[in-house]
Order: sequence, then structure tokens, then C-alpha cells
Amino acid sequence: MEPEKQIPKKVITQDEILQAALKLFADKGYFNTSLTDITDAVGIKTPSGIYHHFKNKQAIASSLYGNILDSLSISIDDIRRRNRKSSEQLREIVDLLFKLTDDAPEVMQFLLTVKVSDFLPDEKPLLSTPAFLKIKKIFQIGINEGELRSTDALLAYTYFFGVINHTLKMVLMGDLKQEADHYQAQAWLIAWNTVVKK
Amino acid sequence: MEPEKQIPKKVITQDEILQAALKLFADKGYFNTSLTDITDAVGIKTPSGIYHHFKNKQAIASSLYGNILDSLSISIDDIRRRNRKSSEQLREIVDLLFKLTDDAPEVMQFLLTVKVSDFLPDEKPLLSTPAFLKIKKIFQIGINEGELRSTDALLAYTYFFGVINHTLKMVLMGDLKQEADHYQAQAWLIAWNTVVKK
DNA sequence: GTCTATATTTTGATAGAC
DNA sequence: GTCTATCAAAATATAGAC
Repeated sequence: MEPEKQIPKKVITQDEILQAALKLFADKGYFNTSLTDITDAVGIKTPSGIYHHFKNKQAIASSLYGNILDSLSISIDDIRRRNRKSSEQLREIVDLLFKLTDDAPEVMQFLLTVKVSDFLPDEKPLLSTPAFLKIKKIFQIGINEGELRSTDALLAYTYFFGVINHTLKMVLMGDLKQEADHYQAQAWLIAWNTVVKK
Repeated sequence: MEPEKQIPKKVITQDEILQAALKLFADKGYFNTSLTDITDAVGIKTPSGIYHHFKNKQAIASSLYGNILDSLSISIDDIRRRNRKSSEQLREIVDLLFKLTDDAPEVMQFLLTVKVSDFLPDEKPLLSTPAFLKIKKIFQIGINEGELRSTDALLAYTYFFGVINHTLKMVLMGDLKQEADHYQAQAWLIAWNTVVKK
């Protein structure tokens, strides 16, 4: 093992700030998280350092939100590329969300239980976001191709992700005691039945 | 028409404060609502008046939350008294929630889209609240009597209200453009199908 | 890029006159 | 029970030394 440097870690990266902020925002909420909380979590002594990386507190949240949605959008692109049927694509999206809930609960908390518009009023509403538009498109194609019941694509989305998101939220809040993974198979089946053509 | 009194309205009731606060909390969020906002909305000039009615800002929110949950609990009692089957009871609860969404959207916004635990950390979690426990009991009885599929009552709740709540949330956020009433019949059917024994 | 120190602003809350 | 006036605290943000 190498001898550890005596110099205390001082240099903070943007990513460390984002990770700490994400955890705090997900846990205590944006308004209950002060810049001091973030500096504490990240191991520096003053909020000053943060202003070298971000314009202000809002910019941290905005960056987080953007990153999460971008990453989600990319994953969805990938999923759509690898699967042709709407059922398969939705199946993989559900798989991704359940995995994220177990492996990166802060991310899903930020997506599902945090009301972003309260502190990012200028951000695009979730439903006009690329990630969401792609999901809506999956429903639309499924309807056109006859795999899904013919309703409004937005309504199909509403029912399907009503089941999925509520299940994940109950896990995140600790009301459902097992890992998300444990509920996935059944939740998928129930959600799928809300939209499938029989 | 009677001659209007010249004396400007000064005396404010507790209920006026609660109503104004509910609207503001639902609209802008608890943390974006200052006591000054409330005094403005209620027509007095200084936050001082509010402290004669409530201990502090939190107490306003706490009172609101309690009132809403109490009233919901009473409505559920009434519904359970008037109906015997779980299906009928759930049907009426759904009816109530859709009506509330159209007639008192602030109330439903407070229930569905506001994260109460952020500013009322000492409040009982929603799921250990009388209103919720009664709803859970309805599912449990439905399962025992064979009307509902045999799963965990909490899971039945999760799926059923996943559909219902998400539909109402989409209406409240303006993503679904019609009144809640317009979506009720189909949402009920979909939600019911997530739990019914076939 | 982090530190000390400080400026600025907001807001929750109180005291006392009327 | 509302008003004027004011306090106290907290948190965002900045300036300048190192």
C-alpha cells in the first residue's frame, strides 16, 4: 500500500458537489438544504468554493436535473435501438427504473418525489422533455401498430406509469419494505395490463 | 343594494387565513410562500395579525393538513357506512377524489403534489393516518371476501391508487386538458382491473 | 481554488401603541 | 386584533488574502 499524502483533500470537483447535492436534495429537500450543508458534505469549509463551480444554488439543482434527464434520454435511445416492439421497449424502461431505484435511489427520488418546479420554475416541464417525449412516442407507436389498446397516448402513459411510479415511490419512501427488484415482475404485469390490447 | 360600510375590512378569521394559505401553498409551495404573501392575500397589512391565530407558519400548514385528512377520514366513514362491498366503497372514494379535483383543486394539490414531510417533519406519515388505514382496510376486506385478487393489501392500494392519483395529478398539472370528471369512468375501470379477481 | 471575513437580503417572529 | 417598528437569525452571495 502506498503512503497516504498528508495534505488534506482540498480540491473539489464539480461532480463531487453534484453528488453531494443530489443526496441532500433527495433526502431533505432543496429548501432544507443550505449551501453550508453542501460544503460540509463535500469536505470544504466555506460556500465560497462552490461559487467557483456554480453560479448559485439553483444552478446546482438545474445541472443535476439536466444531467439526470439527459442520461435518461440516452438510455431510452439505446433501448429503442435494441428493441422493436413497444412491449419490449417499455419492459426495458421499467427494468431500468427499478434498477435505478435499488442502485441509485437518490436519482429516482429526485425524479419521482421531489417537486422540481418549486425551485426550478424556468425549467421545461417534465412532459416536454426529450426523455418523456420519447416515452410518449413508444406508446403512440404501440397504439398505431395495434399492440396497445387504442386510447390517447398520454392516457396510456398516465395509467402505465401511474402503476410503475407509485410502486417505486412506495419503495423509496420505505412503505414497501423490500427492494424494488422484488416488486418488479408483478408491477410490470399490472402496468402492462392497463394498456395492452386484449 | 345596501350602502357599503366605509370601514375597511380588518377582522380576519382563522378560516380566511387557512384558505388563503392553502391556495398559496398549493400554488407556489410552502417555502415560496412568505407570511407576507399570506397577509397580502388575506387583506391585512402585517404578519402580526397571523400570530394571534397561529403559533407560527408551520402551525398553519399543520392545521391545514390535519383538517384535510380529518375531513377525508369522515367522508370515508360515511362511504363505508352506506356501502357494503369493497368495490362500491372504492367506487365512491374515487368519485369523491375526482369531484374534489374539479371543485377544490387546492385541496387535492396539497394531498397529491405537495411534499408535506418537507415542512411538517413531525407529522404522521400519510400511510399511518386514519384516512389511509381505512382505505387499506377496504382492500383487506375485499381480498378476504374474494372480491379482490389475493395479494398484499398494501400492494393492491399501490396499484389502484397509482392509476387514480396519477390521473388526478396529470389533470392538476394541466397535462390532461379536460376536467377530472371527463377521465373518471375510464380511470376507475383501469384502476379496478388492477385489483379485481377475475 | 479554498480560506477569512463580511455584505446583503429575506423572513420568521416579537413588543407595545392604539 | 391590527398597526408601526424592530429584532434576530439564517442563508445567499461577494471581496480579497493566501
